[in-house]
This record gives sequence, structure tokens and C-alpha cells, in this order.
Amino acid sequence: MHAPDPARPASPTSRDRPAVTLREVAQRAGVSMITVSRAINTPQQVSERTRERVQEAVSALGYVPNLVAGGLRSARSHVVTALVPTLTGPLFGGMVQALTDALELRGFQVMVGQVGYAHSREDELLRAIVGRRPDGIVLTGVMHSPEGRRLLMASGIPVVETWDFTDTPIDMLVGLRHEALGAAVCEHLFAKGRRRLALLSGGDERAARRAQGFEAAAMRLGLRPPAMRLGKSPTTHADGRAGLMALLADMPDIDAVFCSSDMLALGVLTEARVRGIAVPQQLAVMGFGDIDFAETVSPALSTVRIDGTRMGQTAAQWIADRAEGKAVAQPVVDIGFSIVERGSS
Amino acid sequence: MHAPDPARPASPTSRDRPAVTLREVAQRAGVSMITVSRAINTPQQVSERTRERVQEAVSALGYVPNLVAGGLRSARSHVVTALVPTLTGPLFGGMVQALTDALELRGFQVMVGQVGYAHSREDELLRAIVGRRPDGIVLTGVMHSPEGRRLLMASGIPVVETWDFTDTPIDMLVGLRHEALGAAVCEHLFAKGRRRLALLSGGDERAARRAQGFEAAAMRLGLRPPAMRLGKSPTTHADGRAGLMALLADMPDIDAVFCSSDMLALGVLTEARVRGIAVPQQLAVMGFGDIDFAETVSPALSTVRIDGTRMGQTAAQWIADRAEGKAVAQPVVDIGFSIVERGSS
DNA sequence: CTGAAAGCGCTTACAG
DNA sequence: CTGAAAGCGCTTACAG
Repeated sequence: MHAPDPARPASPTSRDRPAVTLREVAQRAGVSMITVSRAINTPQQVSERTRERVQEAVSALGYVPNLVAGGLRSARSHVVTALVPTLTGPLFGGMVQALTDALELRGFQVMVGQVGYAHSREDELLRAIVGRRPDGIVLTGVMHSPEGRRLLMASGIPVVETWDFTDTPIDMLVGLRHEALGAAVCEHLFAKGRRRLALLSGGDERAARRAQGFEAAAMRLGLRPPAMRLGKSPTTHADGRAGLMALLADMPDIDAVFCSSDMLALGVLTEARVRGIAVPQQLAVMGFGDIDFAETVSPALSTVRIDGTRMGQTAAQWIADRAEGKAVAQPVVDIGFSIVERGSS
Repeated sequence: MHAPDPARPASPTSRDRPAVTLREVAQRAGVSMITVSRAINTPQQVSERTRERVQEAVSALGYVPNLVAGGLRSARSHVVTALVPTLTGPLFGGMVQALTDALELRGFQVMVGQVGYAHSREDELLRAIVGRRPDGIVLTGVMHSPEGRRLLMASGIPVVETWDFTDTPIDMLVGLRHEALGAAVCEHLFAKGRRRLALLSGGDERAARRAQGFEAAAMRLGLRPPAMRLGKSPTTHADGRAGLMALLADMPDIDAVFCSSDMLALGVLTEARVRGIAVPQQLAVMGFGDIDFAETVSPALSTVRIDGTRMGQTAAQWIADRAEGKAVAQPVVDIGFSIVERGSS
């Protein structure tokens, strides 16, 4: 299906003259280096005539300031690093977007790093990140590795943990209690008359705690133990299909399934349709995350929504405030969750 | 649904002692700074006894080398920046993952930046990125802005454009021809006996060129002009549902729809099912991207697959080679595409 | 409004 | 195997 193109060898040297520096701009403009720096960063401190001459030199030479050098001296990188388990999934995109937008307005650039759910490379990645001295670090989930906690605390860099809750945050925290969420979903299904519950869950820590909360609530309500199937994270549509099959093989009479992600829930919806199981009449299905198309599938997916935008905005404000030397009044916030009832339950 | 937590004011000063530097490690170990540097970066150049003393000091003080300072002096940042239109969509995740994995093995860290499809902030973001002097820049799509092209070419930084094709790349390019792809899909549908084609497309440039190729092929084949509906990017499931409704309102007898993304195609599948239109009997549906669950929806989605992993690996190798001073033999590659035939067509 | 000197924390280049 | 000096490209802190 493809025809390779004729070779066009790229010479590494042809584009490799050294970058233009402040010194060259200063020479061309006939002023000192510090004056060029001011003309660029704090133009109101410089006379109009000087400003114009500097601007001419900047344009003529194509000068792009080396922000790394500036950051080294001023001890302000204007970079904030966000770590997410996966870039592919839909869950964290909204938070990162909000974080990026809010920090950009305050002069920061957000760089995203991918950790994976496995955490094997986490400490190593953390050293690479701390070594670049960002002005803030946003973590997805709480940090458990003692080594990682020590590293971050010792670094002095403002840290925001998100998407989870703990009484011992490294620094700041905006998140939610997943056990409470699981329990609330269970109570919701109970209130809707469901009695024979099932649970389909990915293997990450937050999903596991949602599962615990769900199960505990079922016991409190006097229900029989939920049929459970635990898999791995990230979860897929295929896992959802296979999961419903397995649950039905174990307990054919289940009347509700809580899935640890919307993607799993969509797989369950597909499998139910293929098998002729009526949703929600025979089986209620609930997801987690409120993926953007949960509302437009058919039946529309009931789910639990987390305000990722607010999480991102909160983290942005905290980090920008700290970078400007302001204290954060309330650096631990539980943003909660909301159950979104749609056609599938 | 949520109860705010008791306030726990965070003092910005409590965590703000300055970071440990090489000098302090050197003093504690009783050696010079350069010896500490060697013990960390090229341990084979240092005696075992010295190495041990340095390691003791590093651990005791919790030293994390400042990579920014090192990068400034050595003119090697070991950072590669990738720019994607959106972090939320599924399309670019595989490429970024492959890029990250491959570059990590060669000692680089990948930072991802989000550009959006609008390109309004593109030049500004580019200056912020070039200003940090990464060892490579990976772009999604080809760069058109003359200002952006000039900036990147003048920077001397290795640049790889991806996901598209042009005869005038900035530097290196691994991508595909979207017009050819659109034409191939049209010919495929024709070969399957479809004659009354329709097209549902997002508004980004590559989608527009797939649409052009599709339409041109239809005319060459002597078909009637495809029913077309063009929207915006990123595309959504809801756009797919609304799009099929609109296409049917225009031309009720269409027998095939090519969608510019799998997400649109999934919306079309949902809308078709709700309306009782049999897929693929009455209507063939094809997507683009081979999203991870295209295979497990029902009917399974026919689509076009791009090898994002290979694109990411290729870009990684080129950039790492260039950073090591090697020339890249064939810096322009068309990786093509493959049509994946499943149940929906 | 402008500038000379010092310094951010490392690595390079040279020397022994 | 080890080190003293210089320098990467900026900004800070001081001075006028």
C-alpha cells in the first residue's frame, strides 16, 4: 500500500550553526546584554528608542532566548510537569487540558510525562523530572513509594496529588475518596430496586478501592456478596465484553453491574445487546468517568462524573501561587463526585 | 456529595531550603566537584574507593543532579518535545508511547505539549519550546506557518514531521499521503459493490485531504458525487450520530459512509442501529484510525490503520542518531496505511 | 534609563 | 585517576 520515497540524505551539519545569543543581539543593537534582557522581559524599563533598536536586532538575527539559561540563574523554570498513567485514556485529558490552559495564562508551560499503571519506572522518572527543577509537579493519584515521597518532599518543589485522597499528602491534594464513591453507587443501585449486584473492575489502586467501597456497602445493606471480576488497568472494551460473559457464567441472575471505567461499561453494553439482554430492564449498567460519548451511546450510559476541569484549575492556581511566594490557604480539597443517571440504569 | 476537609495551611517556606548542589556533595566526600560529576556520570573513570565515598555523600544529602545546569554547559538537554493536537483522542497515543519507549532506552526524556487543532497559539508555543533547546522536536502533521517553519529551521534542532506528507519538509518526515488514503477507501467500497457513497469528515487539514482524495476517486470511477458533510475537529460520537441524520436527510439512498475518524464512525453505527438501518447490508461504514475497540464493537468497525508505533520508533531513532552526530540516510519516509475490513463493510 | 560584575550549577578542556 | 580554571547563556544585585 505504500511506495518509499527517493532518498534525500539529511546532513546534520547543514542546520548546525550555534544558536544566536544575547551577546550577539547586544552587539548589533549597540547596548549591553542586560539592556537587551530588559527590553525583552520588562520593556517598560527601557527607553523607546533602545527598545526599537533591540527589537530590530532580535528580528534580524532571529534570536530566541534560551529559557534554560535564564531559568538556571533566576531559579524559576516556568515549567510545570504533570504525570499521568496513560495518555491514551480519556479520563485524565480534561484535567491536563484545564491545567495547561490555566497555567499558560500565568506564564507557565505544562509538560506531560507518561508513567504507566505499573509504577516500575516511577522513581527513575521522578529523578529525571526533579532533576529539571520544574516549578511544580502534578501527580495522578497519591504517591506511595517511600523513596518517591522522600525525593519529592526533599526537592522543595510544590507537589499536587490528584484523583485520590489521603490523610498524609506529600504537599497539596485535590481529589476524591474512591471508597465513598463505590458505596454511593451501590446505594444508588439499591435505591433503584437492584438486589443482585455485580462488579467489574480494573486493577489499579483507585479502582480497587471503589470496588471495596461497593462491596462493603452491599454487605451493610444486607445484600448477597456481589459477583466480582477483577482485571487489569488500563481497561478495554474487550475486557468489558469478556467480563460480562464471565460474570453471567458465575451468576446468571445478576441485575446490575458497576464497572470501574466507562470503557468497560461500553463493552458490557455491547455484550448485553449481542446476547439479547435488555438494558436497563434486565440489567442495569453503570460506568465511571463520564467519557465524552457516554451520553450519546444507546442506551445512554449511567456513570459517575469527576470534575477533572476543576481539579486541573485548582492545581494550577496552587502551583502558580506558590511559585509567586504566596501560601495556599487550604491545600487539601475533596472535590467529590456526582452520579449521572442515564438510560442504562 | 462532598464534604470539604479541615483547612491545613501549607507554608511555602517550610519546604523551601535550597536544593543540594554538587559542591556540597564534593565537600562531604572530600573530593573535587568534577570528581563527583564523574562518579555519577562516568563511574568507570573513578576509583572504586572514591566512587563509594561519593555515593555515600549523595545518599546522605539526597542529592539530585540539576540536569538543567548540566544541559546548559554540555549543550545536550536529553529532552525531546512532541506536539500533538490533543491528548484526549486515541489517535496519537500509540505514536507518543512508542516514541517515549524508544527514546528512553537511549537516554532521552519525552515531554508532550498540546497544540490544539486551531493553531492559534502554535507560533507562541513553538518559541517557548525552542527556547528550552530540546534535542529534538516531533510535530504532528506538517508545519505550514511560514513563521513557524523559519523558527524551526533556524533553531538547528532536529525536527520530525509526522502523520502527513509533503515534498518540502522542514527537516525529517515520517508520514503518509491522505489523498491516496481517501482514494483507496473509495476504491475499496466500489470493489465491494457500493455505488452511492457518502462522506462525513472533521475539519482538520488531513481529514480534508482524505475527503478530497475520496471525492476525486468517486468521480474517476464514474460515481455520482458523494453526499458530503464536513464538521470540525476533534470529532465526536455525537457528531457521527448527527452527521448520519443529516446525510440521510440529503440523500436517503446512500449505501456507504466513509468517516474521517473511528469516533464519528461509531456514532454512525449507533444512529444506524437506533433507526433500524442494517449495517453492513443497507449501509457500509468505514472509519479511520483503528481505535483500540473498533474490533470489539458490534458490528466490528472497518477502518484504516496507520502504524503509529512505527512512526514513533522511526522518529525516535532519527532524533537520537542526529543527537549523536550521525547523519540520517533516508529522512523522508511514507509509511502508508492499511485498510482493515471488518463487519461494518 | 543603563551597565559592569558576579553567579546560577553544572561540564568541558586541559593538565598532571 | 584527579583537579583548577573557564565557560554554557542568561538574570540578579548593585551602582550610577
